[in-house]
Amino acid sequence: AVMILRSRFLDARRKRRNFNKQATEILNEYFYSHLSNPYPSEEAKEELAKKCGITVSQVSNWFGNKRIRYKKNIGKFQEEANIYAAKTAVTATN
Amino acid sequence: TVQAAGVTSCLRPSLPDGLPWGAAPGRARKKRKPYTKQQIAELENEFLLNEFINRQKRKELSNRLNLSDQQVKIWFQNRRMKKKRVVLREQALALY
DNA sequence: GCATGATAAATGAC
DNA sequence: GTCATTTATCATGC
Repeated sequence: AVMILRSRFLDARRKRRNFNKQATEILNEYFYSHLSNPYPSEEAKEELAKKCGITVSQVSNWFGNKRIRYKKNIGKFQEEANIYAAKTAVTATN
Repeated sequence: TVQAAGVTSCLRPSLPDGLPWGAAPGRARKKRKPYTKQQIAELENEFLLNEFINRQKRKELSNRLNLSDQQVKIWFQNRRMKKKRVVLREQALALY
């Protein structure tokens, strides 16, 4: 009985917060600029985590969810893909 | 820093036919099926006794819980990973 | 009511 | 064995 209460306290799902817009921007920029291989290295994860103000595990979670949900319904993310693709294309030309 | 000409034309959002990264699994993956509370309760109970289970107990436990021998093995592996995850979180939390 | 982040089964690399 | 994943499910935000 006590165990179940403590386990629920340790379950982060019960206190999840959405990431701020800036963090999501950074993650999406990386994802769509590496769409052919959206698997950031451990070093890249640490850098993303630092820039986003989240943990490395949260970065891994985000990419895991993003990959599966993107693959499952590419059409739904098409508009978003074009936005970030254009954004990174601009930076690439400069 | 801003607008570059003819950007939209040279993009690569296509992915026309095949999936890029997660393409071809040979056989279909077994669908994930959550265990019952009783199954988890007994598994957790055994995990308290020893985090590493031997073949003997694994077999009798899988028999009793109506799970395959490998399912029990995998459960203990995942459970050890979960423990590590929780410990690291508590440590990070303890820094403040 | 779905979007989103985290967790629970299941696979595979090493 | 660990450990980064994939996938479905859970719990919450809004």
